[in-house]
Amino acid sequence: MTDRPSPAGRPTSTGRLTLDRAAAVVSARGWLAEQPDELRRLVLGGARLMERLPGEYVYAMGDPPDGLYALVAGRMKFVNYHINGREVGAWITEPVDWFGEVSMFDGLPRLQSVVAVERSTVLHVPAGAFAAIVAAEPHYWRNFALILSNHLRTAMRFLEDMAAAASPIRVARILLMMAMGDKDREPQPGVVVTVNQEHLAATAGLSRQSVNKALKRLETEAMIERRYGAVILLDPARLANLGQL
Amino acid sequence: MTDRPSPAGRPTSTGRLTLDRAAAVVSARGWLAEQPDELRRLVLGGARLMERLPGEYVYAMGDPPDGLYALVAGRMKFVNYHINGREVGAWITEPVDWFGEVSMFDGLPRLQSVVAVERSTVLHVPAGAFAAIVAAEPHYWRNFALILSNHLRTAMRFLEDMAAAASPIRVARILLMMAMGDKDREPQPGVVVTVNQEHLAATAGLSRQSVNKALKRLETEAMIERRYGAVILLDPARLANLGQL
DNA sequence: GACGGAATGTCAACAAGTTGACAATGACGC
DNA sequence: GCGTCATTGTCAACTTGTTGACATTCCGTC
Repeated sequence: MTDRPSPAGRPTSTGRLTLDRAAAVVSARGWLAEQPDELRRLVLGGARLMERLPGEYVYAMGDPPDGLYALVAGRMKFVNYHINGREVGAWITEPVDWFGEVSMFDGLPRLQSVVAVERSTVLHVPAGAFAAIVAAEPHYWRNFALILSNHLRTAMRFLEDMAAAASPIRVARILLMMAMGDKDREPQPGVVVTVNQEHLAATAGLSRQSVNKALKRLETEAMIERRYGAVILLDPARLANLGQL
Repeated sequence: MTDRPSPAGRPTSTGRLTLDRAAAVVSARGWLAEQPDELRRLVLGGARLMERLPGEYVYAMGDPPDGLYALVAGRMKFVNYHINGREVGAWITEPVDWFGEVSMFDGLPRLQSVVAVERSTVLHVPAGAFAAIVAAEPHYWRNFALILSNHLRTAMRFLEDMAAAASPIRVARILLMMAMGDKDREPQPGVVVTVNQEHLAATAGLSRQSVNKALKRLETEAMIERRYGAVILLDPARLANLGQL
């Protein structure tokens, strides 16, 4: 989640993106920005654009693998499961996030669903284009695997936080992880995390009311500020140190 | 965890394994068993054996990447964090499990510690040997990435289960995942999962007492049998359906 | 077959999160 | 500016898990 200064919840883009514009975005940030020029050219050469309105799916759990994706604009939600109608493990990302890579390696069906939260633009590298790239230059498997290892590291950090912390700490960790995205460094004070309390609750495995109470406590200690549909991180350093004994 | 009929807690092997014997084990089961002969030959050619006594580390969080490992005999525990002295996210595996692959892709420090629970034998593919293999045959990056994607899928399934289920369900899911290992199919009735309640508690993010109560409930419903240092899964099918509404 | 340490069983007081309900507030379209 | 819907704030009763303490059982060893 980036440091948009705008009021929370407003869509980032009003018009459509062109493929050129999208290519510029994914070349500037995220995984592809750090890849060799040659690979960037190959990936973008095979890519095409997709639009998704709120609630529309990119793919659903159980679908066969059909390629690799990058979120260019908007926000996406990854949903693992529904337990008695309640979303579990819902994770929200913002641009530029690459996803859908697991199935490209093992060829197995999608293990989660990806659905747009707001109007979003997605770059799609079809399975055929992907296969052509790694067939021609097998060492690019390694570059693609970097997406995998980043996601695994994120998942493990998340696991640590979920397993044993009290509710304000859980909420604080999730806010931080959402603010960091795939970057490693601590976010700037004042970062706006665009997520409502219900989504936070689903991610943290808590009730909405508990999330509310936790946020209130974090606010009284001047670590965050609550907004409608968003949270502002005032003191990321202190948030990060919360559970350190 | 496999279906050893022996009483719980007894070490699998008494004497030392030879490299040949270990090579046979990892060629028969787990990731390497499904790789091409050529890759199997390369991996085993660069490998060496290590012994670890209970409590000894294979590597620790923060260590630089030094290669790829396979658990050949014994049991290992993966530990993510300690929160006020309590182990969190502890995960126990049995042979044949390959691990330590994440750092081989991104070159970053280890993000968890691996420690022996009982006397164990580990196969080590040093970073140099690994690098030589993928330098000579870059398409093998893909084969190694399969270890990654398997671990990511396991982590995500685990995440789902941890986020929102009541204690007996959490315990049931963890028992099932431990029983399945990296296999996909449901375990046979009667499988012995060798894990004590304290480890289960750390894995589930619950207290030992709560795990005890959960196990008692599962036992009264004839889904499991409690043993000293182990749990027997009597009805895996019913265990798996517990939280399905 | 007795001993000692590890693992398990059990309990009561306590802490924390959930549920269901309802009021208050913010955002956005008309 | 008004109305409507989504989101947030708040509460009391309830359920669940934790903590700390202690007794019991099991296993391997001497």
